Amino acid sequence: MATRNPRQAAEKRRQILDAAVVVFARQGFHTCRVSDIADEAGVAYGLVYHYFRSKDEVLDTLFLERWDVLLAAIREVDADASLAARDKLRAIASFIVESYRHDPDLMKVIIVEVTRAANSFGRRHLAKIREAYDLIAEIVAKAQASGEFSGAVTPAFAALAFYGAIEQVLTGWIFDLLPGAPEDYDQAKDFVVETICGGLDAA
Amino acid sequence: MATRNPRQAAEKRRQILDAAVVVFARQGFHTCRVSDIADEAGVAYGLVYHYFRSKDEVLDTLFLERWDVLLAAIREVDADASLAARDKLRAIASFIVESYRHDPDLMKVIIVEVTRAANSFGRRHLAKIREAYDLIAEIVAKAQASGEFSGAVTPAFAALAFYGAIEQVLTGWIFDLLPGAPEDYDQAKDFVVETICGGLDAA
Amino acid sequence: MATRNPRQAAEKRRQILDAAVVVFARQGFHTCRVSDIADEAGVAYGLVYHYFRSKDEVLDTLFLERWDVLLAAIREVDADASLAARDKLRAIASFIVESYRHDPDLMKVIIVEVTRAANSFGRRHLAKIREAYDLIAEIVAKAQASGEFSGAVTPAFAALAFYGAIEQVLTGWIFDLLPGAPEDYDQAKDFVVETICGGLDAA
Amino acid sequence: MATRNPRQAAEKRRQILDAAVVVFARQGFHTCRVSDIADEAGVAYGLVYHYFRSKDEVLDTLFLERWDVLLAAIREVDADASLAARDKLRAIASFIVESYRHDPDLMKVIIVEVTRAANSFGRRHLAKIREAYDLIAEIVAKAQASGEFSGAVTPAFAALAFYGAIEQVLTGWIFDLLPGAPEDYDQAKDFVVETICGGLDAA
DNA sequence: AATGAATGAGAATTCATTCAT
DNA sequence: TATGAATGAATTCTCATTCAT
Repeated sequence: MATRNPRQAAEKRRQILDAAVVVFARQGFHTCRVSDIADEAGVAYGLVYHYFRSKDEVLDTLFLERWDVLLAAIREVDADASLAARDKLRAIASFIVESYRHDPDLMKVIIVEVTRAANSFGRRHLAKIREAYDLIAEIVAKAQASGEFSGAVTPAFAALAFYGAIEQVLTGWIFDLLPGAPEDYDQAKDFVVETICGGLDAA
Repeated sequence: MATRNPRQAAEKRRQILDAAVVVFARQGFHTCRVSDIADEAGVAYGLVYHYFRSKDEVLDTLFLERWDVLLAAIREVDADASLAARDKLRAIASFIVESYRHDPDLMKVIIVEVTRAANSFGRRHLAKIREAYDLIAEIVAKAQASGEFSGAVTPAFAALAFYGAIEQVLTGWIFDLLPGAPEDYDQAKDFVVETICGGLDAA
Repeated sequence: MATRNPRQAAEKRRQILDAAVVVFARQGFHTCRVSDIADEAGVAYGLVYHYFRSKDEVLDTLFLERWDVLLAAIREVDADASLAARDKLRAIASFIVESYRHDPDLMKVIIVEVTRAANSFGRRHLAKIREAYDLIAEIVAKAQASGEFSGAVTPAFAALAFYGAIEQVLTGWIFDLLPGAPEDYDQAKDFVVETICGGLDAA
Repeated sequence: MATRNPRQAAEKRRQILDAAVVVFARQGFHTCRVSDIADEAGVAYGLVYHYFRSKDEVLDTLFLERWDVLLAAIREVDADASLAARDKLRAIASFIVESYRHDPDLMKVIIVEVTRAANSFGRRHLAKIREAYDLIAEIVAKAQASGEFSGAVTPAFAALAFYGAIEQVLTGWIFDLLPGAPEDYDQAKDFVVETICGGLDAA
């Protein structure tokens, strides 16, 4: 009967992706069934397989969509020659925190089900995740070369520490280990940079 | 022959736990079958269920055994009044890194299958994991009170950043994102403390 | 080919129920596997779980379907004001015996696996089974009030004795303790009523 | 250490049987584990296998012990030439009811787990159970020959109806379908005979 | 594009029984 | 006699995926 134009089809696909975010965030990837996603999206579950090859591919899609945005953001920050390294790191931290503030479910899914899921999706997307570390390491490396950062630690190490600190803070919010009021989000951006760049030591 | 006195019975239990470490590290918790553990341990299938209520309980046991050792170590470090906060954090970093050096499979299992597995075992053991964060936060809080650390970030935040940085580094080793040669282990201890306490900024 | 419209889908469900009757009657509920039912029905294993939540639910469904028919029949008999109590009991005995004659496997399953299975399904369906006793007791009570039956025994007791006698006779047929030729079925209806209403005593 | 004389050994065996009655009555045969019996008896569960070949044999033993007593009682009643058939049936009903009054758990186990368990133990002990029916049928047959009972129903049928009525009443007590106060026990004896011999019809 | 009936592989768990001590 | 560690067979149920309509 009702034939759909390409645009409407794309909307259905998006509906499914959006529903998946809700369901994955609420129940976890492994605990939910494909039919839970379909129910949330208000479609028959066969339709999920019309748009995606598998349940995995739904999560892969969510991750890649968002991670590519993150990588682009990092690249853009890095390309801005006017910024000091410290400001670049702050901009990255800010982007990640704002991503969480804007769509906590999506970030929860990406962190919990992918980047921290070392044995499943985390492993599959290792190369992609590593791209982010490498971009950050590059920022550190250049700052060490210019003398802005000390050379006490390797760039790769610094990048892991920086990203690990942010991810842990987001995990803290996700699991209520850390207060997550609106003002805490802004504070967190400063805290990450303060800790990683300035250090805990008294001046 | 299979002997069956109490002392040797306890050894069988240990055998199963040790085999589980090997199997979980190699195949992952969800990917392995209980029979894989039994085979690796060289015991019958059912014996796993004689000593443990479920496959989950095997991992729970491994985690709790080791995590309690970690908590004890942190408490002991904290109790040493002769140490500066920075040295306390270094001692903790050192303990974790040495744990990994001594038994990488066990630490891999604990990190990959528990502390980073936010949706399954990580959630179940959240309170236990949090104990570690709280102990570290306490060290930071006291150092801020004494003026050793600046008060720029909250202790809870600092604890998460510190732990997150270490865990990320270990994850880097586990997945070959970071060189894991013997000398890198010792260097890592310094790097973590240098980054978190000293900061990346040039002096 | 396997067709999949709603009407034929309902047929598959029926196929599974019918196959379950055959398999439960032949092997017993606990001794058969779900795959035996699927094989007998000529459907895939999982389809049983598409239509029923569990193996138990298959038997529950068979029992409830049939028992509700029995209850309706008893109610209908009781509602017929033209019948004497003795004729009502005869009609009930007749209905049960005809049920057995018409589908001995189904009645075998219901009696052996449910109404006599006091510790499992019998217990679960106690309330439903009791409804039948209560309806019969009601018939007896009214007959006692009208003077058709003596008041020597309580209605509840009489109902149990009546039902117990019939069930025991069916059990006798099921296990070849009693001759079960076609003519025996009709005779049994008279015998039950004769025994319970007329008594064994010589007139 | 402590060696046991034959008498003490027999006591352990009895302890296990008594414990089995308690456990089977409480949990049901299939739902309990051998270790539950051992726990109740206060012995290691290996000891159950010292005295009995299997879990089944424990129940078989309980049933056969008690059923042989019942058969002996029926035979003794039948042998008493001074009793009318009606009194013989009353004596049998009385014996069964008193058995229940004296040890309700044991009778519950025998009825629920054996005589009504048509697909398992009931089938295995069919011949033994049938002996009781046959003895009762013999009493009826002789009473019909002597003119005490009418010949309207076959002895085999009458025996099933009589036994079925009693068993159903006991089942009613076991599952609280029928009031089971002390006075009800004595009344039940009369009721069974009144129903089966006298009939429900008003005189 | 959309539906949902049909498929079937896969794994944890239970527990009666054995047997070394 | 007595113990309880050790064995391993056996079966339910889940759910991602396919595909006829």
